[in-house]
Amino acid sequence: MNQVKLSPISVPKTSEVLARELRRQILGMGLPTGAPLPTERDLVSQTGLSRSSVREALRILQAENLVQTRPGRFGGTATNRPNDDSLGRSISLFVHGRGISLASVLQSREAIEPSLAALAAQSRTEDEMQLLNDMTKRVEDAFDDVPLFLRENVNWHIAVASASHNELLRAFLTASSNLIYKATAIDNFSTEEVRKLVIHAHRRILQAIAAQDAEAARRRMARHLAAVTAAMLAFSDSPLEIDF
Amino acid sequence: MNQVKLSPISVPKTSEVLARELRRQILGMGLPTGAPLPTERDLVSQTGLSRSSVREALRILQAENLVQTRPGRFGGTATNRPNDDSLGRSISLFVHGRGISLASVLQSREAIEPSLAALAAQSRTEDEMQLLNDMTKRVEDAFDDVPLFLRENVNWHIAVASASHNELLRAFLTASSNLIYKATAIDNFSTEEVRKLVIHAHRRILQAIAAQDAEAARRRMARHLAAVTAAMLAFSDSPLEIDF
DNA sequence: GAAGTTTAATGGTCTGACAATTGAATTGAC
DNA sequence: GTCAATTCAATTGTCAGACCATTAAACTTC
Repeated sequence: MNQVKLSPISVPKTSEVLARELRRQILGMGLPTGAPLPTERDLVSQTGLSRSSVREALRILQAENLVQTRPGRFGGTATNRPNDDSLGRSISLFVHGRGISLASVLQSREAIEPSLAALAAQSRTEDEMQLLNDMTKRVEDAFDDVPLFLRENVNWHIAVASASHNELLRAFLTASSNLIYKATAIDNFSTEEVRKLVIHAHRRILQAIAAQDAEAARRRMARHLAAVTAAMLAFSDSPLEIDF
Repeated sequence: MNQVKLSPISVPKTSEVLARELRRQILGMGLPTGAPLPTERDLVSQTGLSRSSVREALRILQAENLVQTRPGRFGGTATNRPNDDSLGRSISLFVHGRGISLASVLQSREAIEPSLAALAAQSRTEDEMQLLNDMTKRVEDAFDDVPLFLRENVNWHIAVASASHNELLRAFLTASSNLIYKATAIDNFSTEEVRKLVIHAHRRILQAIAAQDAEAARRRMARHLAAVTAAMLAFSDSPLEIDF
């Protein structure tokens, strides 16, 4: 008699099976944001599972930012599109969980943001150019308020990234910038001289983007970041702070 | 009488409060990977919460890849460091959830990988150089087996990224490469001519990394990616496929 | 018609039980 | 003694059912 042969059988948890199935349906049939899912009790009766399992499945999807849940009548669970924050959260966990240094995050920003500036020069619209001018002015107006200056500076960089029309790179840069901001807002290295240089660099970069000169924008952004990075690292290289 | 004034009070869910507290402790006191957490029932007695709440909190941390759980005696929950896969998963969800095009992912890769090649040229060790040579050979050996060729090609790019000694950029590039691989492995655009060019480009890039010539490595990687990207886009621009 | 109240549906939490899983501890055959 | 099979205990996984908290529509009252 031949033996019955079996390959190892994995026994996935029911909640994960349900989560996967829901995820498949949500991502597969591109449901519009806010499309309602069945209520927990409906899912229970449809799947034959217990409410705990259903709830744990929903919790997984919630952690993935694929759904959002509101209590109360006419509440319930609705689909949701992952946004910059969801990715930013994950990147933040990766950085803190692995003890990645500020220097590495600064290096990452130096690696990608010049390209973003180049793409922005290529793809920017007139509206975005207007926004960039506004943002630049906001940074300059905050010259004497250092904390505000630093916040507006982050917004400026994000605005440049947005003008690139590349959502993935923008999300990555936003996350990096926020991490850097949180690490440097505490011990503010930003002397008056540094701020003057920042403003000058911003103007020059903006000129290149306005002129749609991609290579100039790339080059100037690279120089700007190199200078800022050097100033930051000279001031402090610490493991990144945590704020959970 | 003065009225009692109150600002809006948010009522966070208990499971999220517990998840946040556990996360804070896990990340805060840099626990080594595999450090055991209390058992579910211990957490119940320590916190005074119900087991459902405790379990949902653990489920959240599990979705964030901060803990891992095994059933059975001497099982339990243990800490875990986020890895390339955790970030890759999140990036994949972001890309699929937002319907980001293959073109955008290719553009992202073009934005970061030249910098990775430059960093690799700066920071590579001798061991990594040896590994890169091996990887290059593996790609060449797979010339006649297109599916294998494509897989080995991905590994080659990841190896270059690893030599950069920047974990964050490496994780991001790994995720991008995997997405591109999955999108292009189906309709294999990779003609014999394309494969020849790929091999030639790899060799040239490797020479630059071996010579620790960062700018040459950057330039050659940029040219390589531009060529490959053009070939891929000429062949098919589709929304990315899903595999959940 | 506007303000306040009721109400019903929904997610949030709790309790307690049992099933499934796992690896150590025990037992038994030789 | 040694190795294989069995037992056992601790842990997570799942289930069932109840009640609480929240919310916005529906209703009532003025």
